Amino acid sequence: MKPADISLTACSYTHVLEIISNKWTALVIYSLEEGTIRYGEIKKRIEGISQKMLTQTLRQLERDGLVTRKVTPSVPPIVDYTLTPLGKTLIPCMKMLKEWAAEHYPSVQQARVSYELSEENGEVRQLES
Amino acid sequence: MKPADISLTACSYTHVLEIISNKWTALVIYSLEEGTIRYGEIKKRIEGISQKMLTQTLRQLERDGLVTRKVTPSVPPIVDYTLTPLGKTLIPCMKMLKEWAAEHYPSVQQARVSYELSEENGEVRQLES
DNA sequence: CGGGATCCTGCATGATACTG
DNA sequence: CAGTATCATGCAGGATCCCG
Repeated sequence: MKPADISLTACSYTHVLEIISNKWTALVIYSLEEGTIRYGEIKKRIEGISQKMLTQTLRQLERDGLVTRKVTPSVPPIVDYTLTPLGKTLIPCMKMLKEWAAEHYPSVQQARVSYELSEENGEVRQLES
Repeated sequence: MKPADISLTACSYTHVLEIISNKWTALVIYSLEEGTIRYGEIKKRIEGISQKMLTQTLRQLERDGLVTRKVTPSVPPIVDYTLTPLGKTLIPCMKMLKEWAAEHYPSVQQARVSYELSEENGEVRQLES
């Protein structure tokens, strides 16, 4: 019985989601978990990502201090990306999300199927006195 | 040195984010943490949410088996929402995200400020041999 | 009170072409 | 190789009005 007090901009949940809830961010971090890799390597690892989205995602992560970008000015150029110490603190969180999904996502899928089924039928039947 | 193997649709990270990464979902779950409350109560608690978005978010959560909707057909009607056991399994995850934000989000904000500052100046200076 | 139905808008994402 | 630039688009999200 609290007062009205959950603010979008103030809530911590929102702050994390603001960082990792983009379509590709989580996958990019995932690809960097094991250490430093090159731009092209990331792109090869993540199925279906475009250059634009990969670059954009990496820039955001760099800007947020979660990833380090190292340019070796050769021809052709080499660009390596690494998780910063701050970035690495996200790993346990991601692992937890991963475990939750592994454990409970099947239930969610099942619930969705049931939901659609009950929609096709009469659906609203509770307490039809 | 793995092969190309991170798929958006197959990755567990994505599955959780698919559920909680909407603008309001996390806040709605948060408002339900303490137990059953009514539609109007949720709306009062979450600053700035519209009826449409609240209803839509609750429907998704219901469809995913995370929330129970109980209608008491009186005039005016009473509708209560409760986290299901499955929904409650999300709480520890959310708490972890919350803690991460509390601990590390200030660093992210700081990184953003630094990033903008270095943009205003010369920015690309690394190894300008 | 607790919605449903509609219309509108911006931003996230994507496809394509070019470059140092 | 590792991008930048431009253009196109679809859907999340918001505003508004109506209803049992």
